[in-house]
Amino acid sequence: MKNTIKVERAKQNMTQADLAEKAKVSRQTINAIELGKFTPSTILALKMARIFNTTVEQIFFLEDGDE
Amino acid sequence: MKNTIKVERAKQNMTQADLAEKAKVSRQTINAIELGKFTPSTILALKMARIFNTTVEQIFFLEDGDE
DNA sequence: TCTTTATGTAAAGTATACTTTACTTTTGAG
DNA sequence: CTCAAAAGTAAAGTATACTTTACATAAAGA
Repeated sequence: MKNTIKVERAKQNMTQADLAEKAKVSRQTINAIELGKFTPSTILALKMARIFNTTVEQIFFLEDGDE
Repeated sequence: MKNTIKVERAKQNMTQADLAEKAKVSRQTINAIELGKFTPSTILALKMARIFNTTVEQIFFLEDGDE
């Protein structure tokens, strides 16, 4: 799965730490998700979408390899 | 988190087993998610949205308790 | 250069998503 | 009522999301 978290953060001028705080997860969790190291829960995806004033589908994209 | 999976399945006249097969997870996984026993991954949420021709936000809803 | 801020990374531990097998209960058609 | 399909449940195991602590690196400004 791909994501546009970095871009959305840039739009809002927000650091990984800022986003982590707003979403109530650790900064490392945001970093890992942003780098595609793992897939967030749907709760976290929904929270990010809400924080960025957008939708889950505009942040996260299925790829061919996604089982 | 709440969800409307049962309703979406009904619209498409689809059993839990049907949905499980399309999403490539077990039937028990669908059952547990539908009953709110756990939160799916974002990949699974995106797949369900795609299967139901709708969006993640129309299937899954954050609640007050959601950390 | 020195310092600060943001990002990346790593390892160990905990919580939880998901699987498999198998059984029970509910529901609806006939 | 009966039978079959659908849904619910449970337990044990595996995979992975997420935390905490800690350190490394890069960029930018004083």
